[in-house]
Amino acid sequence: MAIIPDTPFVLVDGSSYLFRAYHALPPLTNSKGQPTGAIYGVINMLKKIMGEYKPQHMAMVFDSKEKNFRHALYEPYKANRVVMPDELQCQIAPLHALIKAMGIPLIIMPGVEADDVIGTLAKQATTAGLFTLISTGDKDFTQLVSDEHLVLINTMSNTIYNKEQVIKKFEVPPELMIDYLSLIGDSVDNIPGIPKVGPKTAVKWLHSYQSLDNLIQHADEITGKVGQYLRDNLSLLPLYKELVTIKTDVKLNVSLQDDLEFFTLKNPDKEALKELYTELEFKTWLQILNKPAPIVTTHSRAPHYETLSTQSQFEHWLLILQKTPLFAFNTHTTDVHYMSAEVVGISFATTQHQATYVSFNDQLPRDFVLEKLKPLLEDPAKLKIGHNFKYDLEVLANHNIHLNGITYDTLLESYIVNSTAGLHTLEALSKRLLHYQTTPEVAERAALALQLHDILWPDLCASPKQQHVFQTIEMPLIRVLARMERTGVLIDVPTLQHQGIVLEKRIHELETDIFSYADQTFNINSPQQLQEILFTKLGFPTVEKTPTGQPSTSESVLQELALTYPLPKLILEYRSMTKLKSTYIDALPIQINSQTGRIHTSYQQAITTTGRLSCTHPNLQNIPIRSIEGRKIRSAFIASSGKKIVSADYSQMELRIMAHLAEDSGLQHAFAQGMDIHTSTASGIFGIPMSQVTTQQRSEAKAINFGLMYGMSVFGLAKQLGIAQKEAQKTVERYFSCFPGVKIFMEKTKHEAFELGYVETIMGRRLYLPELKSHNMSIRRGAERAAINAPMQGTNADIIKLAMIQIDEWITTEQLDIHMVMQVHDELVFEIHESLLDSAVAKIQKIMENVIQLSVKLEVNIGIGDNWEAAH
DNA sequence: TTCTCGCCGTAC
DNA sequence: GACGTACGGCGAGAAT
Repeated sequence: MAIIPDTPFVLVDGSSYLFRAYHALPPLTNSKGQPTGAIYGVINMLKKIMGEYKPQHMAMVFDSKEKNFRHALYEPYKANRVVMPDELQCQIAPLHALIKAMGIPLIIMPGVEADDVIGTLAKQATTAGLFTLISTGDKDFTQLVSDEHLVLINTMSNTIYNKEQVIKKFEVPPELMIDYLSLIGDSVDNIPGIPKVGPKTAVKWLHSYQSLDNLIQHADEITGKVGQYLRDNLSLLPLYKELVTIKTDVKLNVSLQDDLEFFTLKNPDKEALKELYTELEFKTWLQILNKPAPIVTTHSRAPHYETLSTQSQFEHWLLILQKTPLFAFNTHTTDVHYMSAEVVGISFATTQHQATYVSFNDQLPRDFVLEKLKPLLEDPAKLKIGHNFKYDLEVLANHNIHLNGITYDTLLESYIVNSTAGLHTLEALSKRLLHYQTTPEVAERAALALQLHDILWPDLCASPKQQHVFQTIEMPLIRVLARMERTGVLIDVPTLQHQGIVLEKRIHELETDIFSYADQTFNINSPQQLQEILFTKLGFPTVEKTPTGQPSTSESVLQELALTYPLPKLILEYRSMTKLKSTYIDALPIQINSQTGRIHTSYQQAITTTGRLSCTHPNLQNIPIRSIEGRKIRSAFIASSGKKIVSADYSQMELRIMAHLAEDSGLQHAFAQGMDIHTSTASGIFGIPMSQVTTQQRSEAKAINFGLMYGMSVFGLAKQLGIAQKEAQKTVERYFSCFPGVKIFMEKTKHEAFELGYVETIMGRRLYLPELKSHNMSIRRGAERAAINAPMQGTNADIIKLAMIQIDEWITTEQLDIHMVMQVHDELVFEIHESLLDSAVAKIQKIMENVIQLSVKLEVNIGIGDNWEAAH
């Protein structure tokens, strides 16, 4: 997060605001029919930015209607602009009046473009040592960014662009933005740039040749058609460059040095404002204006924040921290991703309303500060409150600090208290529980974590079982996940590339065939176009409709159509091939960390309603396995030299949990005998010996077993198995007569869930389901299905989490060359040194199978191989 | 150009 | 209407 000093000089790009307000808001008029929406929007945005950054000096700059030097240089400049619609045009004059009445300096400079006015003022501010914030939606301004002096705030996303963000977004630093824009052009301003050169090519060239000038020198080295385009347009590049360069030296009739008074925010002219608000009918603002000025008191949460900048201040603060048994803290970094993040400051809070931010600077260099804080941060007796400690743990590890004493993570407190209440981010929780909208103030984050803890902890302790889940599962799991993420998993890129080439060829063949059946080309990936071809042009019957009423082209539909026609089969194959290519083969290599050669994913510990983990950037929990082609992707997940991949997965864990919870002796017996559970189920349902169960019967039984866990209806089962509803009904009845405990369990679960409003796992993790009381039948049924499923899915999650904690404890205390690298709900994947394989496998299996004692035993299958595919 | 939503398809 | 929990790619249309 960029650090913006108090009261920056704020420059507002008026045209950008106007445009945004006009388009983003529904058309609004007053009772006289005068359009007012854009005015309202612009003033709203102004109030917001002024409230947030509290500038003392600012200016709002608008374009004048006249042409400027760029039109003279290049005739087509902005020639593509449509004339401003009347509804917008007529709002400009009142808007300007309103801005003046608010006491905001307004600049409209004839013959000079607003961009250049802003550029010039920014330059003057920089020279005067004023930190400048430009509020705009125009990416051209990125060329002015410098961390010491100037950042942008995007009007659309409200995000800050410092140097880091510019590089992240455009892959070139601010200094190269002019060169970059010259190459790619700007369709908004009608500057063409080099034909066929877009962001990708421009970045590639600028990385190879460092600058536009140098690129021009070496233009003859660029091969291909695009190289020819470059050479053909060389003579135009200086012109494009001049057009995209924001001037910083235009002549203005006010200057920051000589007329600072002009740029100072004035007190609003209340009478004028009153008149304008009345005329425009902005009633809420009028009311606020008419209210007597509120007496300024210290708000109950009005915090005291301080930023330390000298060594003596810091030494003093250290003494306070050393005496405090419990404090909240939060690291502030350069990057959202833990692998590349560097700490730039740390905020602390010891009481709800006080926070201290230690910002690294020349007087307080990072290494010095961290060295001093290290003993405190590593002390397990110093208890800490934080929000998303996994991240702090990881970034501090980047600086060789091994965080200890993490005791209260408000992310997880909120998740355990109620997983369905909404997001558990610091921002969302502050809003929900503290009724506080977070600001970019970095110190506040520690104070907020402390305040949230004070609210959440009593809630959590109200239920001892939930407190237990928090303390013995979620909190200890944090460091296990952190270690697993930082370890990462090794990927063999050539394997993926090879598969990519094979798939590419097949995809092309399929394309040709599909187009010949359709007798035209079209985008097969577009459900809309495909639907048109299949159901309109070729007249196939509609099998199912999507929720929006369109004929569906889903897999099951195409399967059915494939029984009658040849084309759907090709589309199915095309779909599965392109899915593999785009989602896995192309996407995975991009996620590889260039330093480690491994993928470092992020496990989300507070997302799912049931207690499972989820996994993003990339999602390693949905790597294909069911199809032969898909499974090959797993062979690219490899071990480093001298090591093997070991996969340990629980066999039928959820069904075992169901057998336990339902106390069904039939199911329990089947598991106790070590039978194939689906075959055994089929034998029961169909009243035949296990040896006579056919493949079809086994798969029917399997469908019922899984369907029951998901709360599936008879209708759903019939559809799944392609049998009549009556027949499905009979099958279900036979199932329940064989396994009566299951039926009782289902009914009991639904009943209890309705009474209590929640369901629980064996360990006591709760899932609240308010929808159980919905009057909308389909919502209520949905909640009932969730109620049936959650105890099983959630207990499964609890069990594997406990196993992970125990395994991690064993590995770390014995300091073994064993790394947990992935978790996929009921499977753990390890990278293990070959010399340790036998003992490690035995130990892992033992821990996993004995982590809990149920009425049925848990069974773990273990596979070893050079890669993940081979380890199955 | 960027964002959001619908559709679809992977996993357990 | 009809099978639980996730994430993400692509296309299309809206907003910019």
